[in-house]
Amino acid sequence: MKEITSQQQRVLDCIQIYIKKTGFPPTRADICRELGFKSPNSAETHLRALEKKGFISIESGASRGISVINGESSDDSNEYPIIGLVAAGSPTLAQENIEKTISCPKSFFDSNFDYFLKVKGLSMKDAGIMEDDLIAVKKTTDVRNGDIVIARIDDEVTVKYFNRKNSKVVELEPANEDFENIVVDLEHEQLHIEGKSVGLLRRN
Amino acid sequence: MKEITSQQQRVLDCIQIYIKKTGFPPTRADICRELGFKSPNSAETHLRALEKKGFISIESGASRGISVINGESSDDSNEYPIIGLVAAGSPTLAQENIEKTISCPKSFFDSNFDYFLKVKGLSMKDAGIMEDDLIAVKKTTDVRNGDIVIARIDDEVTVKYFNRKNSKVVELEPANEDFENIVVDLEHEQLHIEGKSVGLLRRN
DNA sequence: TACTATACTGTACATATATTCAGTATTTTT
DNA sequence: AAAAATACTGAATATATGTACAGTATAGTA
Repeated sequence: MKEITSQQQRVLDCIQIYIKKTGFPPTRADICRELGFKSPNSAETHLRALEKKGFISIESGASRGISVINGESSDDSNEYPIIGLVAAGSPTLAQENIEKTISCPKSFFDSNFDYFLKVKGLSMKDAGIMEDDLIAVKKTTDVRNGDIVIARIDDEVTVKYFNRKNSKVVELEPANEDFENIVVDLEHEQLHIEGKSVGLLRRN
Repeated sequence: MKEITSQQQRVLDCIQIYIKKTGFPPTRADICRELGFKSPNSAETHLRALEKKGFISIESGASRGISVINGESSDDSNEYPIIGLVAAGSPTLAQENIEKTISCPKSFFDSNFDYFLKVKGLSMKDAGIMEDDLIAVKKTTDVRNGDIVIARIDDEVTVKYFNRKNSKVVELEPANEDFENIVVDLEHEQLHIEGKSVGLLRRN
């Protein structure tokens, strides 16, 4: 991304403001009107310069075919699915498991995440995770002791603290004294880590 | 906003997807190509129907002059300030109290809200509100028993359950057995309700 | 010093595009 | 039963728009 000149910045600003105001990009003539140019070629040359420097892209031949690169106005947010934590069955992204989706900025939580998991039960209540809370889940198997993980044993999915005792034993620890630790002997049981919690969302 | 037909919904979806993909709205011909129509007038009539029903607006004569009304693609999100819950001092929106801001969709929580309050202490831990959690606060004095409110007594700000005992007494109840209820005698003390919690956000 | 980039005006033109008109057919509303 | 809305095809056209070409001028670069 090369340096931008002050006039080119004015044109770029003009385009972004125009899109914000009208919902679609300006024509060369529109830019001239906004910035006081008297020839459409003034806008054209600035656009070509902006394209060359990577600030915008221009669809050849298309009218108003300008799109701003890295324009935060365009797409900072994303649709994330909400997946119900059913007692049996893994939280897959299959259509039938998606209750609905939430529009949410990509960088909403410190780490990127993949979906929201709707919590059932109170086994993590001392960690501040209550019934119907939405946990932001990052799909990963790279988890450390103390992480809140979404784990699956057979077809049972659960949210617990992760605690690796040794190379053969992992303990899944609830945050509620009414619940017992789940001791997983990796030699005899399959433990699948779906991901870990990177945030939480509660809607009263 | 009248009812939308399934075909009109397809066209509306097509427009929004096109904008998301290219950065500018489609032409009549583009819509035909996407949806398999053979005449530009097919798109035209659908567009006019969508305009009549208030889903889009069309700038007459302008090419690609379609803008989606309430299109969340454009500007559904807002910057919300994070305010620290300092032990003494009310959580005002004064610049010096704003730690930073978060971009967040307007309709993220069920009710509209005004700012995020960063929680100090564990007095509400049994309600799943932990240290450094962000409470979405709606500024209102219309609170009911059982609501989680942000209350100020003198210059002390606190988050508690609201419980009106009678016309003269309000109890502010923590969700932690290590803390005592705060009994406010309205005849002798000033109780100011800053707002109530409509949601919670936690970032690990 | 020639060269390239910037920053314009002004004219011209092919074509991309909106938009109208003429039909056909089905469904819904009055 | 008539009217209006929906859902299209197909053709025609005025104009909105991108884009090339011809200039002028200034500033920095090789």
